[in-house]
Amino acid sequence: MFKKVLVAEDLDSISIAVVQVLEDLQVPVIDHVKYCDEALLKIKKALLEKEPYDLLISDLSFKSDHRKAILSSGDELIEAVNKVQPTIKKIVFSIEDKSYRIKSLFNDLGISAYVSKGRNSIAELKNAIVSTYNNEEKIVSSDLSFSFNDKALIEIESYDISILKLLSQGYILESISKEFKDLSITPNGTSSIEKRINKLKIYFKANNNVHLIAIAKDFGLV
Amino acid sequence: MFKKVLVAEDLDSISIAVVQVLEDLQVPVIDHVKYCDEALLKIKKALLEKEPYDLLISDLSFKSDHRKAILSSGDELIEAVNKVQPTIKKIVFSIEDKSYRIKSLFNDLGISAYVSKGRNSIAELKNAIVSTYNNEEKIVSSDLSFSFNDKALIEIESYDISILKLLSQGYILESISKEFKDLSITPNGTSSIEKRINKLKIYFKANNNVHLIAIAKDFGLV
DNA sequence: TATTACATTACGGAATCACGTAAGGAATAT
DNA sequence: ATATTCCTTACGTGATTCCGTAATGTAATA
Repeated sequence: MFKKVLVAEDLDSISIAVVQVLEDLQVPVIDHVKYCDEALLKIKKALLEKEPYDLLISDLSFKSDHRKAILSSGDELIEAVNKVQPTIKKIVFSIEDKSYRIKSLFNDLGISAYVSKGRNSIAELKNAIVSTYNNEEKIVSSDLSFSFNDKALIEIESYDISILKLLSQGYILESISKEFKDLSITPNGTSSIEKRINKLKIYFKANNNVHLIAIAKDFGLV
Repeated sequence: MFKKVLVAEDLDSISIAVVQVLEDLQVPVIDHVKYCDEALLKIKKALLEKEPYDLLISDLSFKSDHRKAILSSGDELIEAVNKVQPTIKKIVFSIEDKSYRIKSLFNDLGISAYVSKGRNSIAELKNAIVSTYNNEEKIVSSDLSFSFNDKALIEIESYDISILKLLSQGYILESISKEFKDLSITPNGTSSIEKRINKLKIYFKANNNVHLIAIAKDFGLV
């Protein structure tokens, strides 16, 4: 079994149960942090001391509070961790159930397992840890049924997300165009952006921009 | 201390910790359910058997799954419970931190305490249970700092919510006006609705309708 | 009844969105 | 080199929003 595991989870009510699972599995060293930044620090420190972690179990969303945070989400944490210790195994344990988000965790961040917090998630988490230890890949808890071959959501790329984000912040077409030019994101003509928004509206069956943003919010895209 | 407590919480990872708290407090009878409907049934049954619950600790949001649910949220559960056993003490334990929502729990549903799931919520929950037992009222966990006298959010009424809902469904002004006429919601002139939307935009500092809906989604108003 | 105050509705012009068509460029094929 | 195709950008028209002002309706008051 894993020898040294780090748990990044802000809710104390949940971390208690996660730590319990690891104890059941007889993991000798279990550390637990409530902030992403703290997690990265611990991983770096362990590396320096030549006693690196085997496994990171992380939540996705962390509450913000008075502390100023550099890393504010599990995604960011994992991205940062991949830069210092790419070989570490990563399991995400979160309430998120949007396939778009979860797919990108596997494809872009290289996690081994995704367990969605639910009515039977402790058992699922246990299984995921064991399977990960046995070098299995792309483990998704059973209550989430989506196909990795489902092209639909993959086709929405970061470009679209950028547009949706700016729209949701009250930008009008022209401002988005200007912003994209500043950030040298291309294409950045108002027409191109307009056309892209149009595709999104067709794809999501939205009547207008307002409707589109409401849907995007529901899908957790912004 | 309370003699018989019911916990309504769908996430097993959390309910474990909640039950542990109650055990610490030496509560002799602790029951736990994962569905709202089940909770109501148990409360009714206990009433019939003349061994009613003293306290209900409930989450607000419950994941939906294959089971068809009559009650789908903590709000609905508490509303239903109030009809059969209004005297039962009620504590809400949820991730929700929007003052608009929380206020209505105290004012409309008569809960005694609200504990927001966070980094130190287990201790907060413990305190809330003890305080509730001592008949204290309107207990809000310390990380949530909002005033009960803050009029601002109270002024957003169901009329505004209706407008926001329809907007988020892609309705244009004219369609909203027509819909309101059909439902005999008044005022229903396009101008009045327009003016109201305007007020909302000023209130929420939104640049346009798209922005407004994004904000409303964030606030959990729709 | 007449007056006032307030809420609702109507109207009009400017800005923005919505959507189709066309012009300009870059890459590839012939 | 020329043609073809695809992508990006530009433009034009109608719909909708945006925002101010005016007209209408309604309820309370004199």
